[in-house]
Amino acid sequence: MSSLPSQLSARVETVAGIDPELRAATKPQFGHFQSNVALRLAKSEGVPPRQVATRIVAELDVDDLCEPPEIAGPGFINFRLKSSVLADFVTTQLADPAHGIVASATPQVVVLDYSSPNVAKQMHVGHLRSTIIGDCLDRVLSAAGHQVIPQNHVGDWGTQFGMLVEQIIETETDVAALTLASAEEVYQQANAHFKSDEDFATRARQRVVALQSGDVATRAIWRQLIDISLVGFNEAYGRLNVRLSDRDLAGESMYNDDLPNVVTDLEESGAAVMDDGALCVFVEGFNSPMIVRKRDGGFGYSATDLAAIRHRVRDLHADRLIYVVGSPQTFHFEQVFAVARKSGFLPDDVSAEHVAFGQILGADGKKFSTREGTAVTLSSLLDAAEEQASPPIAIAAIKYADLSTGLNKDYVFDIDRMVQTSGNTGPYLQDAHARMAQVLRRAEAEGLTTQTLVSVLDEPAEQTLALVLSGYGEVIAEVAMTLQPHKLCSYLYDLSGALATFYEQCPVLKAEGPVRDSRLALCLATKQVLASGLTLLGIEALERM
RNA sequence: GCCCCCAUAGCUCAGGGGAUAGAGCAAAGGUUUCCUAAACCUUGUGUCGCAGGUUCGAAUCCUGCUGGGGGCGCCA
Repeated sequence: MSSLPSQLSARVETVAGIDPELRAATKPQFGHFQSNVALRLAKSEGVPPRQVATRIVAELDVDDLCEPPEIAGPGFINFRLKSSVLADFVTTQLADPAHGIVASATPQVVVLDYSSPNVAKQMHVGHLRSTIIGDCLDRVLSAAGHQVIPQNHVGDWGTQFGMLVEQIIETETDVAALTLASAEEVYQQANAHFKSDEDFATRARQRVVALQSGDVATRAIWRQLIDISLVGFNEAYGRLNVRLSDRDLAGESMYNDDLPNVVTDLEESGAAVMDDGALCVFVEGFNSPMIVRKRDGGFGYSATDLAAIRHRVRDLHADRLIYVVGSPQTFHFEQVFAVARKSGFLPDDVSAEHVAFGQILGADGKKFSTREGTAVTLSSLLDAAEEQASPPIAIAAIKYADLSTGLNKDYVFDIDRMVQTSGNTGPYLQDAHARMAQVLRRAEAEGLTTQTLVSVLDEPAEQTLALVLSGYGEVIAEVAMTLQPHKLCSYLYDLSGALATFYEQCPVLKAEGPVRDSRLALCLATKQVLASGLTLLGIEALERM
């Protein structure tokens, strides 16, 4: 079912000739939707805006959808939907298993790269954002009808494993007995050892070569480090109610054997050249080259990312590549995408987007650092939150605090703010849902049958609630396109606000006859949309608080 | 040196050409014989960083500044 504003918009466009840029009305007295189309046409037509508006309104045929449009201010056209139209729409929405979400007419294969923690390091607050945002996008894109292939690009390869394995061997550490937390301690020791002891550093570098060449003993320790790390990661995913699992793993090491092939492709196409001993790709517009292979023969992470793109396009048949990675990597991804285009790994009909998010900063406004031990681990954050509320509510608080803000800004990590339960928060939305559940439980206890028909919308609060409900499908489509979860948060908060007013002004169970039935149906529709939206945010919709 | 992001109420943030710039928090007051008070209602708050420009119209677009953060060939 196409949305009400899009139906209306199409009607206006046939008369006006241009997109009316229909917007939600900024004030209740301006109706439900407003258009500035007359203002924009006035100049080219050489006629005063209000006169243009008058002509458009006269020619417009929207009687079946709206009350007679009104011309206001300098020449705005204001539209108010008929309450019967809204009622019918919400009735249809109530019966729709998708609650008004419209599956995309052009479903895509979306490869979604997110979370990507590093092996032998605990997840810290910095990984929270990628994991939560990625999980939300996974859910939203799937709901919008796309086939999402999550890729957890875990950091399981690279030079740090040389010193890590070397440290384990030299200290005769029992790897099997390590947990993710204790493995991280070994990592920190190895890092310090690497800096302070030149001989150790040399042995660590040799160990990298051993790892890459497939030395059995080295690989065995490396593999064990991965396994204990995965236990820790999965525990965190479980607590966060994130859908990632082992089948989504696509770590850096997966591309290792493919790197020489990528290099061959790059060399044969002439994209890559040797410069100062390193294999580089120079791309116009970038003041530094992308290093594919380092002077010492090792591959940089750009090579891995190129191999990943090639794999995702060629083998996974992606139409859209999405990377949920922090904004410090912006330059890197611009360059990788440019190189991938240039070298043919990334065809023009496959889009590639970096969903860049701001960093989480410490209370001092500075970046957290794992090395200096100032990072708050993800598990300690969850522990702290769960001291203040039960797990589903604590998780809701944390996720919503993160998702409800625009992606591009850094934010200061403030646990007290994150676990707030009043105002524009996750728990508030859960509460709104639980209150609807309560009303419906009471209705059932009183022997009232489930209502499926929204028939009466006489009260302004009823109309407003129905209007907001009817906009759900559009919001989901917008988030699927723009990849901005905070718009879904804003929507659900608006919906809860409309619900609060309705709940205050319109008795449900104390009403009678068709009014009560209609309000019960409205409650059920609201509950369903809240539940759907919360689920897409990765937040549990609770029946009781 | 070059590039990117950010600057809106006391605080945290929405709004990204269109009507009188909005929320939450904090502050003050009120609401419970009434469908859950993790709720609801009321009250006050602005040099939209600064200066030009484009436009009928700029918080929004352009240019230049200022301030903060990030990035820029061998860490990933």
